Amino acid sequence: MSKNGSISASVIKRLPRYYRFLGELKAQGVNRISSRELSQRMRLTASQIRQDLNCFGGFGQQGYGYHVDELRHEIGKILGVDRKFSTIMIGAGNLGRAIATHINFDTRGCQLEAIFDSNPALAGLKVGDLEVKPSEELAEYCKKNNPVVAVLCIPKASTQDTADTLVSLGVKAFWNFSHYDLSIGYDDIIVENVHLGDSLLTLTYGVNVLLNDGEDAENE
Amino acid sequence: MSKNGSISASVIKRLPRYYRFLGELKAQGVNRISSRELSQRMRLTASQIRQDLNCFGGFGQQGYGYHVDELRHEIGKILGVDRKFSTIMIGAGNLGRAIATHINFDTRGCQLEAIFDSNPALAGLKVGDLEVKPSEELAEYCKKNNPVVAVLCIPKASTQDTADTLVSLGVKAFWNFSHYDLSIGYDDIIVENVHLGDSLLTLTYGVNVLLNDGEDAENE
DNA sequence: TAGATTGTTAATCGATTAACAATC
DNA sequence: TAGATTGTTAATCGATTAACAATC
Repeated sequence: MSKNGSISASVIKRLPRYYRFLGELKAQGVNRISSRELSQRMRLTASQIRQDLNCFGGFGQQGYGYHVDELRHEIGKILGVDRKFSTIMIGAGNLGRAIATHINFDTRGCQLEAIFDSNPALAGLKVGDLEVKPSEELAEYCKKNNPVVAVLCIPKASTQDTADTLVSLGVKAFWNFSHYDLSIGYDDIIVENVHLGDSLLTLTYGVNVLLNDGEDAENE
Repeated sequence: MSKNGSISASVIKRLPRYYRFLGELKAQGVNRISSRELSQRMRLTASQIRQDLNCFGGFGQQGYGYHVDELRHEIGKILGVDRKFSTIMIGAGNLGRAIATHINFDTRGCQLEAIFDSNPALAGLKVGDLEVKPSEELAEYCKKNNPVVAVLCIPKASTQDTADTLVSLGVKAFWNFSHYDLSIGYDDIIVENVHLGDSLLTLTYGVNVLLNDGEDAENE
């Protein structure tokens, strides 16, 4: 049914948000919603919603709107929420441990199955249900279990080398938390860079503009 | 000098990345760079770089290019990296503690000065140099110290209420890590939503398309 | 000066919005 | 049937890219 064929990144980045809002509507017991009503809740236009959804198929019904749970289910299928992609994490520092315990991988198509750290002192440490493994076991683990997704919570200096190694071991996708642009260099490898530092800096810019009483107050 | 006047969000979101790359170039001892060379390193077009930079002023020199450190400094000033916006964190759970210790707020114009948590069991816990304070002290603290930025690492259920309270206490900007779209409802308040869950879901989509051997293999 | 590279204007491309006929 | 709301085409808007004169 899906009239796929390479959807624009702008559309794809909105899908998780649709999925989230539809989940909330479902939780609130809403069964039916029109693009207009959804657009008001999400602060975007009804046109955009209909345009976006029709990249994948006609999920609505004229004169009625969309069935909330059905639409949510369809978007979930498109995103792959019920897949079980074998996932590993590299780096069990503060951030890694927090991500591992805080993010619900299961409901997002990923199964976090192992955590590695190069610091031997961390080996054996419990993180959720998992025990941190030493990096020496990484290659063997990958050959045996063929993980598809790797979450990188390591310093930027080692990110490229680690990613190269993992690609050679068959990893296809990276969720990268280091301050380093990993996309560079690969082609049929999926990379999602998080860049928390850049996000904070964007906020700082906004505050700086908002409170621009500071040093340079030359008007015009 | 700055020919400001509301720059498009697309441009602003690229500024931290420019700043990051220029920092790396500086660290590598590169003094001078042309838009063409920078464009190759950053995987974008030289036109875009020149267009972006000229939103703020002419930082280059014809026939020469850009002075790396000077340009970095200018962008830093635009972003506000040397400001010291008083910042507090709400929520000292796994994620909050990791963000507090992992992110360098100082180099991004923010000073993290206090962490609050509603769980009394966490009061007094050391997070970096800070001690977790009980939420009861929040109002008094804000009245005394007037924090400008709040980092929200709390469950989505309490995000809106907490944000409302903080706005009434004078907070102007939120770095929001909960699975909730905070922008909704405010106007002259800056919000940067992180949405790690959405980011992972975007990755899952990519993997799902890449490895689309799964259930529905109807071709066209 | 000649060569290089910017700043900036014009052209293109893509994404968003508006409009409306199709249809439930 | 009449009313509502979709799916989809057309119009608009904004962002990216190309081109080139200005200038170091």
